[in-house]
Amino acid sequence: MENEKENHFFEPHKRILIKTPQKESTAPNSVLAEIQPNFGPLTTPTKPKEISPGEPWTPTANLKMLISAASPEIRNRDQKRGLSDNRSGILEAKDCLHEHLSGDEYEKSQPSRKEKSLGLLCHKFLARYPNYPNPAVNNDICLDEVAEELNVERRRIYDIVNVLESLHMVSRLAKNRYTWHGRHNLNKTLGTLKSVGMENKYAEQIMMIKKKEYEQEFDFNSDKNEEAAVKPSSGQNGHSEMCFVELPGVEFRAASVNSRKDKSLRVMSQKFVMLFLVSTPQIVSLEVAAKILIGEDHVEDLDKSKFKTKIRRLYDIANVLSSLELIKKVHVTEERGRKPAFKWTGPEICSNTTVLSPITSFDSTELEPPQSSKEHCAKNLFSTTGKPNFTRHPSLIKLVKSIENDRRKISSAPSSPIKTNKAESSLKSAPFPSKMAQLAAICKMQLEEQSSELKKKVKMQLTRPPVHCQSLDFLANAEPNRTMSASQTPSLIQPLGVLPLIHSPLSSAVPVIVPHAPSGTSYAIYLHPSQAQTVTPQSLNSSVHTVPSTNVTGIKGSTDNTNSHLLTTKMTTEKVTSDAIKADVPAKPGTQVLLTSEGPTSRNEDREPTAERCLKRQNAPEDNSSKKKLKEDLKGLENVPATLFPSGYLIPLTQCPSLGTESILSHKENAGACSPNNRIYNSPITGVIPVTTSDLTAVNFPTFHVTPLKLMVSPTSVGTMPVVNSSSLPSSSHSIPVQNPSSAIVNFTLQHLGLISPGVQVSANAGVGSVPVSPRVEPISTPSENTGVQQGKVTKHESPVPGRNQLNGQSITGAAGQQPVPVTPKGSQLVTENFFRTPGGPTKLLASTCDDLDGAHNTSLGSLFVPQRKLEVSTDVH
DNA sequence: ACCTCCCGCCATGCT
DNA sequence: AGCATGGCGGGAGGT
Repeated sequence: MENEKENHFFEPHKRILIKTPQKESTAPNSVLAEIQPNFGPLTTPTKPKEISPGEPWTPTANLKMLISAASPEIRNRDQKRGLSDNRSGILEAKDCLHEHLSGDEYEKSQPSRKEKSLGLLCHKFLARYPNYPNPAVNNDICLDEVAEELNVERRRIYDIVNVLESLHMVSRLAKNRYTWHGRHNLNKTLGTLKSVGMENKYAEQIMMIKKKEYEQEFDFNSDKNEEAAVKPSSGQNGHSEMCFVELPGVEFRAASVNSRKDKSLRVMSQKFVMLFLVSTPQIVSLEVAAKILIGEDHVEDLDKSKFKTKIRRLYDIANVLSSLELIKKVHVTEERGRKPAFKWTGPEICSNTTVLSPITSFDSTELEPPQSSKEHCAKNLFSTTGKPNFTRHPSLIKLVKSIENDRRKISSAPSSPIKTNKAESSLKSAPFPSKMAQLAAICKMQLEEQSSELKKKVKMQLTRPPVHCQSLDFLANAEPNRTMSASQTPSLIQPLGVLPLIHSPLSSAVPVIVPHAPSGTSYAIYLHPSQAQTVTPQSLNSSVHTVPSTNVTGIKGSTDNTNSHLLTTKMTTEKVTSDAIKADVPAKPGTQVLLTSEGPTSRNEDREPTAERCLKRQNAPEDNSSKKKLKEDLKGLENVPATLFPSGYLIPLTQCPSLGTESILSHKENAGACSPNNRIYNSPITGVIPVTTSDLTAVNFPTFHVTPLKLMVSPTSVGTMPVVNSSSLPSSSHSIPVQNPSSAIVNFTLQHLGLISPGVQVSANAGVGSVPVSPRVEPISTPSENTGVQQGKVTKHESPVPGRNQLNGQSITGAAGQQPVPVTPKGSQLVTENFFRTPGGPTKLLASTCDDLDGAHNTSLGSLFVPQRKLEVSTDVH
């Protein structure tokens, strides 16, 4: 079902694997070329909302179809009604629609609410623009025009645009104008979001929440402490909420316009996406998402109304994301009952994963390169002005001015006719194919590499004790209990050691540059001043000053990442003492390595054994509490120099490759130099490689990282600023050692081929039910990935995420492949579970999902964590 | 009765 | 003041 859709998206031209041409293609692709023109007429007559029942128009039907495709629910409804389905029809979609639907449509056509749904509206909206617009062409979007054409109030358009903006699929030009970027930046954005999500420890938070729930259900009081700890984190998250993650290429153009708070919807959307990217099963229930987004799990009691409102918003966002085929609605059945949830059906993404080269290339063309980033920074700064603490660099100010001028120009500029754009875009699209092909090839390459790397990493981890700092990924794995793993994170940071650890919340506070090692893309997070202040204060100040460029490896640091990084040697020692504090971060790391792709899986145990784990110690439970502690610790750390940028703005940095090759490798991770990374991590020294600012700017990542990271920061500032290694973040995937690349590939292919079945209903049984504590390791849960794979995301999306896929594949094939790693007892279960199979078909997922979710927790250490629940995920599909 | 979530009031903030 | 944005929650359609 949806799977298909996804594929479509990718366009007509591009996709290779697309299994289902149907829906997606219909909308976007075919539509793209023709549609736009069509649209005009279509939209007008149709009037989405109203579409009078009587209306024979197929378009409506088409839309419905599309929507239904997007949202299972709708689909179901339609199906019931007897709509024809359409996936195939979809392709033809609009054109055909008339034909297909007419009968049903009548019935349906009635302007029922469904027809007015945001999801449908979003489909219509998306149909107007190509997934991969030609950058050269004018891709302006006039909100008024769109609203008119789609016959909806502007308010609705804002809802859509805000979400798209959060994914950098559009960017605001001026008042009523937005620029359409399509999916060129999507992978990059997702990679960034994943990194941020990991930094924020969303995975942990999710686990905590689940655990709590679980406990409540069972009345387990056992880990109350832990719970408490967890909550804090969540609370922190709330803070983090404030921030908005921007990418270098895409930023807010109209800063002034943007000023408004920090658009909760945009931020919510990003966070929501992060949850999917970070969580292993990649299935997120609205309830959990709402809690996390609210930032207070514990608080929920307090505000029911708030919770309800959050849920409403999440539905809004989910509808748009569904239209984008990034998620699909499913139901998770737990002991308590069935809860609405959404499953990620988008491309798998490696945190940081290097954005696909294609993307970058596009970006370069489309986006303004460095300047834009600068501008953004500037804007952000302004917007953030709240914080006096952060001063702007003169350079930034200049940039801002220039930006403003640009804006003015833009605003003044004659509106660009959307339609023309469309036409153009369609035309333009033509060129893409070649690019696409290239990208695809690249992707494959990357995937292979990644997969291999991952495998290696996994092996490494298993075999080797060495810790990787790696990415936050561990979060998923990490249980709250385990804190530990300071070593891991630290490694990268070590040099930086200085950086104070900041919890996610903290990190959020300050705008930080987060370098993803892997992705190579840097992103800036904008925080509210207030938040930033909170974070920055002490540590930052000191840090800022101190940081010599050389010393600092990465800037991200302000955020959790840095923290983790910080863990490095110094940290380790300190942390050890404080342990609890850092535990949060650290704990994960170890797991991460293993997990990366898989996440939580069982490996935990394995991991633990590793040196890292040892280092970590048993802080486990503390994570949550640790946050609080962390703050304190941070204070203590004040001494330590922080890498944070003085300004606090985020500037998109290029990655910090400068670091030794090792570091680079890590970054490249994508490519997969896992082993090296490990070493790097292991050896503080290497990890530390100091880079001069100049170096940083100059540095380009080799190969994969197409986009060289550039530091937007003014030179002066740069000097002070430490560069953070993104490498740390790189995501578990990277970290994971790949066993055999080839095998990984095979797995992939297998997965794609057999495993995936569209429209699958997944029922995850946590297996657990029985077990609260079971130490299982989770099997690799990368179900979501599987789906992605199936979808052929890889090809489509430029970024295939090997790791997960592999995992999936492994799981699928039999756990065997992956065994190496975690292999937990569950394996068998895993196998079944893992199959998420699919995206497309209505298959059911078995326990695996649940396990995964819980599984991480389940791990022996994790016993504390969430007891395994039974999760049944059922797609709406009928 | 509950799940979804549309609709539009009205606050916010720029022009 | 006027307009663009968008937060927010009542309440209705669907099931």
